[in-house]
Amino acid sequence: MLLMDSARHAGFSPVCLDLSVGLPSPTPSPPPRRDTEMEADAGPDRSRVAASVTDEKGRTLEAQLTQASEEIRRLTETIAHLKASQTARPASPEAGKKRERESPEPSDSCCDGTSNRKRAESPLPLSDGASCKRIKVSKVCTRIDPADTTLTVKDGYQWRKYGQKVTRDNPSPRAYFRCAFAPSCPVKKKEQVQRSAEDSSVLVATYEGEHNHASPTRAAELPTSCGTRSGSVPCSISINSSGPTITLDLTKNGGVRVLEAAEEPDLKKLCREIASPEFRTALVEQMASALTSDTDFTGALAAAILQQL
DNA sequence: CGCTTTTGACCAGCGC
DNA sequence: GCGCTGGTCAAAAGCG
Repeated sequence: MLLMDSARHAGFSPVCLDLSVGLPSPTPSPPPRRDTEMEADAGPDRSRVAASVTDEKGRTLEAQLTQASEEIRRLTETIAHLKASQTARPASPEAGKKRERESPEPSDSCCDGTSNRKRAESPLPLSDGASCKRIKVSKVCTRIDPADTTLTVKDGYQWRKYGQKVTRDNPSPRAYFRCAFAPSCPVKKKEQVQRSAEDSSVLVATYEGEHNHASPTRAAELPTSCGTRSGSVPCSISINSSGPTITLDLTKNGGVRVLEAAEEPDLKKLCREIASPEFRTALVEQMASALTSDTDFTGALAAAILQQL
């Protein structure tokens, strides 16, 4: 989880909700009973009526959430099947070469922005492959304002754009970034807008490698800048080796709450609010409605999974 | 003036 | 061998 990782690095604890979509156990959602517990203090009669209403509503929401989770799980299984059938096939030497190129063997010298020319001058010895760790590639889908043409996912790190290319399979240009701390930081990021005509609000970012430093801007930037992230929806989907995960960054504008710099001393109060049944109910309601009614979500999820193939 | 972004050019890999 | 494509470089332009 990029958001969480970077936040951890910065020693800041943003309010992020992590939902592991592919896990065997269903997504933990606060039981509707909490609503009744919450209402119980209001009064015996009123609370009973309210409890039955919220209980029913909670059950409906839970059912919707379960249904959405099931759908996601089926999609994940289908993708896994496809992936398994692909890897089961004997790979031709050419295919092997292509794969090697598409997921290059990791090396600080080949992912810190050095050119192809330089790589050709000092090719990696094949025998050295064992000493090279496999590069960590993760993909993140983020919804942005369709009018936003900057093609950047604001993840707290400083990225320097070094190229842009229009690719064949996508009318939208693909932007290439490297960490502003390069070459000391090996991370690269590729970005492309998926299906610009239909889902221009979905940005798919591919990260190669891991930052070897704390986020330079996160700690200082997060409290103030999140208010300026116009149009960004505080929800991102990332797929990595541990499986697909949804991150809900509640610190971003447009989330349930925006954490302002002046409010930092009230962090405990904020945590209490987040832990409260009201907050959980609102969160579940928001998530359930978003999951079930947002066609972009399923589209973005499918796109993200397909990208991983 | 220094840093960032843009964009045309170049290079390597792959398919035909 | 040639053309296509993706990835990167680097000079020029833009910006604060």
